[in-house]
Amino acid sequence: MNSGPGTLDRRQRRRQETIAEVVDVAAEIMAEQGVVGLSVGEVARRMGIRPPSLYVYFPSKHALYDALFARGAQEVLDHVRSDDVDLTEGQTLDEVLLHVAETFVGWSIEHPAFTALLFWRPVPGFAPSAEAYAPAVALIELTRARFADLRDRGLVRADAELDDVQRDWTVLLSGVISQQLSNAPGESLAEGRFTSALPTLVAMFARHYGAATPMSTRLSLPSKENRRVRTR
Amino acid sequence: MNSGPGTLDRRQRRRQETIAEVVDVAAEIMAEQGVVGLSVGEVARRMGIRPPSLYVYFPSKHALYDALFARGAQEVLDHVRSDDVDLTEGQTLDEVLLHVAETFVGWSIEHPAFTALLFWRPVPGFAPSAEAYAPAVALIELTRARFADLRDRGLVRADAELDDVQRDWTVLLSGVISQQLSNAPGESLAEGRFTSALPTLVAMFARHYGAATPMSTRLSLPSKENRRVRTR
DNA sequence: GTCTATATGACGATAGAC
DNA sequence: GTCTATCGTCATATAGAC
Repeated sequence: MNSGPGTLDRRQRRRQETIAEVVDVAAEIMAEQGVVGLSVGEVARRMGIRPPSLYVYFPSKHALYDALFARGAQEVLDHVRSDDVDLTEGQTLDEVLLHVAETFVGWSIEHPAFTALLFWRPVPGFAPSAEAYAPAVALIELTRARFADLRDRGLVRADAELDDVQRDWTVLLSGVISQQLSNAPGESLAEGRFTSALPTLVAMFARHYGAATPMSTRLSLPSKENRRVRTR
Repeated sequence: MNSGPGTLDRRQRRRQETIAEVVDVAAEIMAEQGVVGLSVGEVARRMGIRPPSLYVYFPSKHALYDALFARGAQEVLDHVRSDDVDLTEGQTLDEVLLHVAETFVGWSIEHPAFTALLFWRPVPGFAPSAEAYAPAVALIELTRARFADLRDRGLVRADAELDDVQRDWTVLLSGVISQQLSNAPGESLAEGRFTSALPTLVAMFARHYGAATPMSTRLSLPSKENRRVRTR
């Protein structure tokens, strides 16, 4: 009785809502206690249920981490995607890249626990499943497509290897994020000791890989006002 | 009876040896299981004693992490110090910095667990004591002194702020290490997907902060042979 | 001083009643 | 689906033998 498709749909929907709530609460705990500080018991406690009940939705703690990985990767992908790279206003490579860098670094600084889970892998024995990793792959491809576009438009030099460009770009960003989060976790994007290095570092990068147009190859050291962090 | 200074010294020495052995075994476990995978019980098991006996030497697991932090910081400091920065042969800034970078990155790649403990802080609630952190401070000061020296010798431009130079330098190195360890942990310094970016990145850095002498300001993109990783 | 023996409470996880 | 009961393991702590 009561096993028609409508009922199944409602049950499935309810189940998905519960799963989403579990991930919400888990993310909250992770943000407070760190990635490894997450505990199944604490999730149950905050949801007002008993720990074994969680195993109906997640077969193990690693499965919960997997869902958190998927959530984080999807969120950072959406965040980066939501930011249109607008080249119509004749911006320099430097300006475009600084904007992109701050979008990504900004999200990471504001979500240190997700960043640690996604990029530092601190949980022994845990590796994300292919499904959970998929948005991360999409982010890599988006970045690559943007650099390809910048090269097509003549802002990145034509003889630059896209693999190298992307590799060096991710090294730069992960360096800033890594230093900022481990040495001065509380600081904002605008005032961070290491995030404030972005303008200089992006300038170095743009000078190296940028096409030799007059605007993008100024040889002066960045002065104080050039180091200002863009707010939008 | 038998409580003279000689006896005390022997006991103290024995105690220090035991403490050193505990740290050895703990470091071994950390290298196998990751920083958070370390357990006091496993240390005791491998030493052939019972867990409570360890508390004679370390009052808590955090204290053991503190000793591990001190050990790692001291080792990386010694490793970097052992490498004389030799400027007598008229090397370019690029060459000097690449050598220094590879020394540091090389140690980090070969000691991923120590690197995680020292630079990523994955243990919830653990922060190193001032004593344990002291060698890390010494390393920072050593790096700064070397850049000061390079500036005095005219290899780094005179108008460069040492704080900025050092900040950008640590961002570069931590970016390479972070990417290499989290995305391709097994690879060597010479063959790593990200460690092989060092020559290019160091060239970018040297071009930015180097004094404008002919040798250090070549404007060509690094070719394949320039990307080779030095073996010594 | 150093050890063994033992206890506590939290954790991840499972079995089975309802 | 949720519960109670339970298991094994963990970090931690204390008591007491030698």
